[in-house]
Amino acid sequence: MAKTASEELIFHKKAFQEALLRWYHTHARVLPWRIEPTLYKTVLSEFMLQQTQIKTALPYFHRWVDELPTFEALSKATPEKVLKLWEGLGYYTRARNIHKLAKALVAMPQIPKTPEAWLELPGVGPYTTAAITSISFKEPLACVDGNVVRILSRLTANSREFTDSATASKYFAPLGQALVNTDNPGDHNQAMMELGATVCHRRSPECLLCPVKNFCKGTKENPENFPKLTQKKIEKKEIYRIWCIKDGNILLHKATAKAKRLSGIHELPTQDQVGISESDLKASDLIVKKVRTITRFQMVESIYRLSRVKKKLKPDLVWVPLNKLSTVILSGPHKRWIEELA
DNA sequence: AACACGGGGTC
DNA sequence: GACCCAGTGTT
Repeated sequence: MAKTASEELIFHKKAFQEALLRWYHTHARVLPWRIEPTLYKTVLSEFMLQQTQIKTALPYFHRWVDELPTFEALSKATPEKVLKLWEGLGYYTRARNIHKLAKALVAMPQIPKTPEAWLELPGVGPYTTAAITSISFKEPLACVDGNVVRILSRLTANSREFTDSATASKYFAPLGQALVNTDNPGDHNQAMMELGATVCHRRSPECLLCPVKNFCKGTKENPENFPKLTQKKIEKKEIYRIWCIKDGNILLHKATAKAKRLSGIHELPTQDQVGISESDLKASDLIVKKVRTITRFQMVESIYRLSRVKKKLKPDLVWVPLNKLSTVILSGPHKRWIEELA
């Protein structure tokens, strides 16, 4: 009976783990959460690195640890303080979740150490549970993120199609788990992800530098064929926004606490938030057209200059002094646009 | 399983 | 423009 690619790999597990770990111990990047790691730094880095690349998260991580160095400090911080430190990183639910998590931990008699307990905490899913418990508590649980899916699909030359990354992670979880080095699961997990980030790139992987190329079926064909993810179609949206400055104040929209997204975040108001007709708007100055893509939406945002607006505005519209913009929380793109246009 | 999330980077 | 990134939560 011929072995499957997964069985073959698992058969050579020990040699695979040793080659991977040897490589990691000489090639791991020096990152702030790897220097004198603590549970707090590990948790914070994992939250920041959800859907965000290391290079982007790095300055935020330093600022955050300076301002809120412990779970205790974080648990006592105001929501505004927390959101301000996250300003520009996007996916603001993560900031609200780690804030809730800190409050929950501080209220507990002791820090939970089991995967089951961590999975219950806000913003902690299967990946983050595995990352935190393996790194901080030596729990032998495999992290299966985008990097690991890419590595496992290439190692086994698996060309199964997936509709989304969550489905792919679920599919590869058993193989990932079978390969975990139970002596050092934290470094094993980090090594897998480090390999994906620095060698086994999505495009042009550097197989010649790979410590586990001898275990890899994918390198013998075209590794870029794996994994196979079906594309989603991009939906286009057109948004009209208002640029209105009066007596040194700029008109902004603040999403209410109940808002599904961007709760507490300020942005340039849209045409309908200000209550102006589309024809009136198009009769005014078009300042600039901005395009950005987020998840499956491409947004084209046209910003129009308005010299005046109605006296009576809805309460979520606020006038903010241009020299006091640092006191409110802006989404990253809007912050940059305002700096650019003001 | 599909989608929302409303940011950023790379080729 | 397509696709990815140390994903989670909701439906």
